[in-house]
Amino acid sequence: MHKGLWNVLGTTEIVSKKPTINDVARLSGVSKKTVSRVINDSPNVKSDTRSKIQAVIQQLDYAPDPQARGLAFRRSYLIGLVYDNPNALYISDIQAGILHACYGTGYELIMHPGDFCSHRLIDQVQHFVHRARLDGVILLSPISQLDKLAHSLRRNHCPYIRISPKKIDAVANVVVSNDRKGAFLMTEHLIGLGHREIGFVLGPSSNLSSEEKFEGFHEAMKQHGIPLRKRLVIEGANTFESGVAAGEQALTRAVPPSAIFASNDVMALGVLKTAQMMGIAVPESLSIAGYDDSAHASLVWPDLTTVNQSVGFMGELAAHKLMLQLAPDRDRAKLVDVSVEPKLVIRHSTAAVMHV
Amino acid sequence: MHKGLWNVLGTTEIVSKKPTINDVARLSGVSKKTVSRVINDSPNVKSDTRSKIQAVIQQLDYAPDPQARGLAFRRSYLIGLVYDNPNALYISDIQAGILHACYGTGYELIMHPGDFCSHRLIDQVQHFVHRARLDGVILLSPISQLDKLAHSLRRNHCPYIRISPKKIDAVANVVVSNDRKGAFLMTEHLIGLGHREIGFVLGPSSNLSSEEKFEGFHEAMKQHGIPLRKRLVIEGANTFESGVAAGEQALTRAVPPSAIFASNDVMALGVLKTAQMMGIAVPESLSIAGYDDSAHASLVWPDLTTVNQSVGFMGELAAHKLMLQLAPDRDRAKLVDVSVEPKLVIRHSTAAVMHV
DNA sequence: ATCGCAGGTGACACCGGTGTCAAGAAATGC
DNA sequence: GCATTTCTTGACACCGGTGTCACCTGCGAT
Repeated sequence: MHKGLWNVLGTTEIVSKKPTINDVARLSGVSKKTVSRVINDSPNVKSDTRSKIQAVIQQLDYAPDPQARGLAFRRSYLIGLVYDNPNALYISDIQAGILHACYGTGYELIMHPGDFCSHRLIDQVQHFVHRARLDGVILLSPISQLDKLAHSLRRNHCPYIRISPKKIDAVANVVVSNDRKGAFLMTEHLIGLGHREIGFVLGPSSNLSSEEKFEGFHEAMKQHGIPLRKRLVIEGANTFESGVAAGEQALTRAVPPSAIFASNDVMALGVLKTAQMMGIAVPESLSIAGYDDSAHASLVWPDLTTVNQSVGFMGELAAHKLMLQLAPDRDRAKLVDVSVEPKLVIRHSTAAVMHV
Repeated sequence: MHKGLWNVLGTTEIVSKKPTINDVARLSGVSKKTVSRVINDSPNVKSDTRSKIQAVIQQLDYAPDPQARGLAFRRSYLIGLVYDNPNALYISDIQAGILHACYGTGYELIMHPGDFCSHRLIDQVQHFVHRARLDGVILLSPISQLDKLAHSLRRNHCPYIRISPKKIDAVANVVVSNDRKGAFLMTEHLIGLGHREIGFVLGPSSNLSSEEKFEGFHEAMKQHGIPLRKRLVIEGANTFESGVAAGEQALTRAVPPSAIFASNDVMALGVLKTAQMMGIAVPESLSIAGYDDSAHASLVWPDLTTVNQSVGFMGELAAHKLMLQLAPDRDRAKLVDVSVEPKLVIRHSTAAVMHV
């Protein structure tokens, strides 16, 4: 490993200060402005001057100070991720995708949890953006649903990308997951297996994603001419416990459903628990489907049939879109809404309905 | 909401630039240095001067630029979290704890995944620290085990905290989870239930945490005079699949164990799957215990008996320790190693051994 | 030979804050 | 009342980069 000025001699260490642009300039016999030109790949630098400076940079292991750079450029190379906590795995997937996109670009990611329900959220986010001098932010569902927040950010010239279950923004700042289609596909899968009495577990009522999934479910049922029974649509809260309760509610009916589709995996696992405790065989007597393809889904037996929405990929897309906006030579033409296609993941918690 | 210079008049918006220290100075009729004094709570400012300036700051909604501040102070108010991906939930818990500690302090958190196995990891981390001008980093297990990395950071005067399953650093830069004790407690729990033939599923061999847990298991067995059978100690890889395989290996023996203790929850879930597929009743015929108390553990039936190690709290502690080191008036006396006590979480996957 | 014009370079101010130090104002000691 | 100390304040350089603009080359065209 090249150490540059960091001399490590056995146990004795002689550590010099980090080199600055002035050091580079002095050693290569040019002004610091010319060094700056080389750093920024400006044209109009004679090629042997350039290579001489590059050699010195190599030798010194020099890297420009992002703070100073940011101050001069008025950029921080920092992007923020604003989220409320619907699901730790969802966030960590998104995060991984964003980090993947950032890798090698010089951008760093700063995390910022927020409270979707707080009326001070907008102020808090604005304050956060200002305090950290963020170049832009990525908003996660459900916070991404808040049009007021988006307007406020735009007003303050803070670029943002919304990751959302539905197309919601006129200015192409959204990465859409198309939850409606995912739920539609899953419902068709269940119908294809012969199920007619299908229970649906909703998320909390303020949740756009849950709404979209219900719409997709509804649409599929309608298209196949299956009446929607109100008693089989059950309120949930996106938690395991609410899934357990929903399962109890559905499975203790006189005519229990032959399949239950929960609008997220965790609730589906709750339903599964209820079924197991009641001695109902899954998938033989009851098919269960979830949504998200979260890590939980494949850690149980029977493993969960669910919908994969490439959450990580959405994070990556969002970061790319954001960095595109931040690039000085941005190409507005590239700024289109991006939609990620949901994919059915069929495992062992769903099966053909038993012949009665 | 107070808008300061941001005048929002119906749909017409007059947006001025963000105020700088010079604006504040001009409006309050003092030099910017005096404003700086007020911002930094320096003594020796006449109290009416101070209040006058504070009024202007309020009025302008002024906040100092962290970039410029950082440049002058040589601080970034950024701390990094370096991790390899043993478990998304573990990381997100730690992260939440750190963010909780950072809240209101002005510090922000930057995420940095790294590859534990890469021989270039040290360089990469150093480069990351330098590029982002981090004030300090928190290292997660298993990366925290790398003494070379710690030495390298110390050499470069980068403060760090290691979150580790074992006390490993002489200079009080560690938050310890005491995995040995946790495993010891769990083993005693199983022994107390009458189990004698207890299987143990190891993590990957390079994993210090797994080693510690095995030591704790071994110690408890020895103290209770129960011989350790090599055939019941099974290699795993901290993955669900390796848990499934370990379960198969253990449960197809002539004399299968009456309990299996896996060194993490995910592997325990793998064992549970195997048991369920083989028709072995849990916990009636087989007790299963995990470690971590990750979110997965309570999403299955029977829910997993496991060890809670307050991961979030450890993150919080680590952040506090780090910020203490970064504080200019730091009190070295406070810098002691912190240890978090593991707690048994007894759920429904373990039960007294059946009378044969 | 002279002009023009482009490429290549550096002096200087600036980004928005801070440290240093010296000078004026106020408070204290005799 | 005067010397001395303490408090308050601002001018100035600096942190480590960048933009602007003027200057100096060398070259082809006139």
